[in-house]
Amino acid sequence: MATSSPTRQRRRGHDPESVLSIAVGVFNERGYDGTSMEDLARALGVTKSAIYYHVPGKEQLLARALDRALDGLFEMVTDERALSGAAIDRLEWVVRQSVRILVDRLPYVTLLLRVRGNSRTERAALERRREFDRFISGLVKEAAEEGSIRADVDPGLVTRLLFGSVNSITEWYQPARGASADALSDALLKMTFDGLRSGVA
Amino acid sequence: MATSSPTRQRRRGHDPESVLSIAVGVFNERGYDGTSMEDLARALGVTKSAIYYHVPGKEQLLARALDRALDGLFEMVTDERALSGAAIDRLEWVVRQSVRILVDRLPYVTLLLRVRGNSRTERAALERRREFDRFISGLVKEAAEEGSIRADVDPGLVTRLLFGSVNSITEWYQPARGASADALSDALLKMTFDGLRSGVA
DNA sequence: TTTGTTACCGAACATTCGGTCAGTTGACAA
DNA sequence: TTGTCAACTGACCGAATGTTCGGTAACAAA
Repeated sequence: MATSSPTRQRRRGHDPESVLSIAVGVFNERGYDGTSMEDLARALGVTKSAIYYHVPGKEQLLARALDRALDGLFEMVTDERALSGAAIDRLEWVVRQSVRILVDRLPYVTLLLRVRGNSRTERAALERRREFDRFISGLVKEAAEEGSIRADVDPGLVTRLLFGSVNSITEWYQPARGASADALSDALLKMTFDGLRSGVA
Repeated sequence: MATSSPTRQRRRGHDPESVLSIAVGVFNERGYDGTSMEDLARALGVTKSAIYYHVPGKEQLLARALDRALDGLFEMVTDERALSGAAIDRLEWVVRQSVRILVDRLPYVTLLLRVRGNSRTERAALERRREFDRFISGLVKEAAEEGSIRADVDPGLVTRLLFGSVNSITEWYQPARGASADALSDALLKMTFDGLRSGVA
């Protein structure tokens, strides 16, 4: 697994991929704007200028990271299981998948959820994200119209609160010690679909 | 170069309070690290140096804003209603109050929830916030132990998901056009305590 | 009129920023 | 042994950063 390659032996050093994944880690620790190229260089164990050998610059690093998150989300909402069937079942599937993508691509989604729109790159990502949000919003509305979810709460509000809970996972989830994506979505769906209150009290 | 000589009609003067509230607004738009003193000056309608007449500097501005959020939260968890009675009722009260504080002090709490720990000021705020989180966590655990909330979900997970939903309010709530704090907590508690699913489907 | 205070401006400060570029290194092929 | 080239260094650039400071317009009290 380490040395049995038919092609040339592995060269030490970085490539665009390793630079990206380490950079995104630092972005999430210190915030994108709070991260200098010097910070990245330190984390990579090279000098600032070496970074420019692998990637065109700081903003491109951000753009690639955000695309990774957004591509995952859009793959999901174009899946058949998000498009046909009872709205409540589609919603449940989308919640489960969202949690899975969030866990699988944790650092990238984390970065996406913190974008504020300070550059063209960020504004473009925000626009794609809003498109995703609109899909979810529509789904909740359909579930309300088909009578699957309670009628005494505004669907728009429910969407935001529900996915607020989903998205909060990026704030505290630790892949190493945390639960699995399935365990997370189980707990989340139990709470939001069936409620926390036990019949006892 | 459009503007001419500066001896125009004098603006209304600022004070530390007006500087703080406007600054926090900009911090939330662009992120603290993404905001320059030049940005603040523009929003205030004065030059950079005028800001230093009212406040000691950028980081003090942040510190004062974070204290405003944290003071509200700690006022709540020292209230009698958070300390005595059935855990499930205390939890419900704390959720309602959290939403209220979040709405009342929206910009300050928003800023608090985005702090990442890049400076001593930020780390101090994070530590106070963790103390608050520990209180909430304990409350959920008590509610689980008294049998008021379902036993098939981990209380730690529930805490995070529940308050993930609460805290998400800062991401989308608009005081002008949005619902009241009561309407928000009603919807939130219906969803998380009783569940979204309607009996129909 | 003089003096003082308040609220600000404009220029400058040292530092840090993202980014460029000529050159060095070292592993490998020939 | 020499040449190639991916990967990198170190010196450097102009612009932007947070902050300081000397000055000053406007007004009020004396």
